[in-house]
Amino acid sequence: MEEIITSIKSNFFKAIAHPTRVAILERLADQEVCVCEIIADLGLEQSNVSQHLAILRKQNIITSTKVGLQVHYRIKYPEVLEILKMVESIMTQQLEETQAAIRHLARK
Amino acid sequence: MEEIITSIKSNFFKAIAHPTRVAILERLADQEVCVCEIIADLGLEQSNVSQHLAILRKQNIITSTKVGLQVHYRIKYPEVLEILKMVESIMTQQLEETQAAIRHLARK
DNA sequence: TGACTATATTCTTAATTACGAATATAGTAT
DNA sequence: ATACTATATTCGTAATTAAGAATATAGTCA
Repeated sequence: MEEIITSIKSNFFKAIAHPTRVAILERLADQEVCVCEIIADLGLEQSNVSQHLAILRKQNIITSTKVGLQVHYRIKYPEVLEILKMVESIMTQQLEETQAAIRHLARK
Repeated sequence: MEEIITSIKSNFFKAIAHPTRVAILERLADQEVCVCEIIADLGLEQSNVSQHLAILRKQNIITSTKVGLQVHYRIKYPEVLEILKMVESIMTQQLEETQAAIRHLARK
């Protein structure tokens, strides 16, 4: 039972554990965005972007609405963005540690 | 440049995107824990646990201290736990949506 | 209707990741 | 030293994931 839950949680992380998907989520951060814009901004193949969007959609992290010919995507849960912010915070701390270690070495 | 950063971020998610590693992090949530306990509690192969710990260590998410023959691990950044809590919150919301959808269907 | 546009899906191949088995290492105790 | 214990590492194989190319679909406009 517990294993099922950790497995569901890890599926969420798997869904966002790809540079392109992180970039897509950050692009969607503040507003609903057209697929065409994502393709243009990230400079990627259409089919590739579509596949990554499908993975995020399947995990129910984003939803889409049709607007004429276009499809607009948006993030469903604000927590997703908070998670991204926290990762940035961790990265900053890790960077500071590394810098401190370098300074420490340089002093010798 | 931006790509490097998203790629670093996604590496963090990759590191925790595995049921066993989520379970390990949850086990480490409140205190420092011996590897032997992790193995016993999760009921996994020693080498498997060790490999998963190595991945989390490499990403600088956990640190270890030797205590006699044992090695104790702990989480380096409290944000990691907050991220796990947020994922739970997202999962709860997703579950509620699913239940609402089922109720909606049943009503017809 | 037929042509067109935006997006999605399928297929194939290459790359990455996972896991058990075997082995190595480092510390402790005798 | 030798034996033992806890953990780490390496290796080979199986499974999963990624990406481009080709194709399909669905909606729009003439």
